[in-house]
Amino acid sequence: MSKDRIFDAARAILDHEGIEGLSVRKVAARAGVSTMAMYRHFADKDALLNALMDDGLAAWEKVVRAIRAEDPMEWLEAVIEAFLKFALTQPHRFDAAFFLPAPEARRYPDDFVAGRSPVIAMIMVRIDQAKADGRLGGTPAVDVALALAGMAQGLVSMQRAKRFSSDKQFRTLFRAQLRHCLQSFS
Amino acid sequence: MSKDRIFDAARAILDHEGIEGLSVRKVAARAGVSTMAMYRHFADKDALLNALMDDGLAAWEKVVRAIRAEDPMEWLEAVIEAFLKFALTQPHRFDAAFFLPAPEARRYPDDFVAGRSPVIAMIMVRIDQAKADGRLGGTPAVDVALALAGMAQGLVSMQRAKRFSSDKQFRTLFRAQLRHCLQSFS
DNA sequence: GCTTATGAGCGTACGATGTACACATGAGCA
DNA sequence: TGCTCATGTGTACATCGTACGCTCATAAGC
Repeated sequence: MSKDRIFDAARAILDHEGIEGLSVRKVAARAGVSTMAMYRHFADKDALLNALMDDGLAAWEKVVRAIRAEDPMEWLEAVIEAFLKFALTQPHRFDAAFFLPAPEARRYPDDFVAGRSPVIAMIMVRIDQAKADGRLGGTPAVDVALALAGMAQGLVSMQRAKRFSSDKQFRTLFRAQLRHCLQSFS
Repeated sequence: MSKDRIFDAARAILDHEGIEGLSVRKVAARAGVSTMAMYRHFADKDALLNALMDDGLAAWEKVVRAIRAEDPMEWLEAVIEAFLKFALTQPHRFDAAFFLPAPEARRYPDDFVAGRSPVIAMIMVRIDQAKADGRLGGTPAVDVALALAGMAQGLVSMQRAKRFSSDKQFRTLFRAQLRHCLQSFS
């Protein structure tokens, strides 16, 4: 379908030029279609961006599902490492997934748990496993998950705002901070 | 000077309409000056935004300097509370200060310490005081400061991306997480 | 005093952007 | 044959950042 062609073009442009560089005209040209054709399939540019956000989150979920570590703590550390890799190797798709404003429909209605993404659910399962093994303390899994997600997002956000001088420095600090954050709950 | 008039107009528009709503034309109109007059005083729009970032950071520094708590741990908690208040009551100025990309000149050259903002320096002094009192463990002050800053920035970034359903929920989670983060170093 | 250089401001114009609107085309069905 | 509906097009408009060249007042150098 032509909707797919338009979306694929958008994703290609996102990957190469980032959210800033993505214009409706460029997407249409790349899809070999008129500028206004996009509006037949997406309400407006924001709707297209939301689709890219979904796509980015799906890609992230796939990455997490591919992690094979048995031990829950090892699994959690692998997720941290995967998040770092995702942010550094696919920065634009990462931006779309984690920094774009979420549409009303996918806000968290009551608290951080409800309506949460599958990835957070998986993380909470592993946290509970680790707690059952006595490797993590009594803090509710939600709070641990939020701490990890918050710290990770914060450091990446700082890196995006050019608050570090190099990727190498960022990588080192990210690993150290996340590791400490996780261990602070044990 | 007319540079000040232009800058004041920019700050007023930032406060009312946010970074998205700030256009050169609007600024000029508000300053009662032609559109191109801005370019006599700022190289381009980014230079104006950088000036707004400086202004926001200066405002934040002033807030922190006004904190009067004697006890270092109380002082640190007051900073956390002030950060939350700043983010919620002056969201656009906060955006300019903490989410705008920093120009090359003010990146952190070697590590997170060097070239750091006065506020981080003040925070590190208090952390060291708390360590001297035996209220915080042996983790270097830089790492503690980065943890606090990272967690705070991450949670605010999530709230900006509409990841929470209400300010109230955000406020509660923010306080709990930051408090835990600080205590995890003691 | 006269000339000239400098700095501030202005008006116009260009290309890019998001998108409203009216229209064309063609497939499925009555 | 005529109707509806989904899909796509082309034109047009407002808004954006900003390049370019002009005016004009003030200050410096002779």
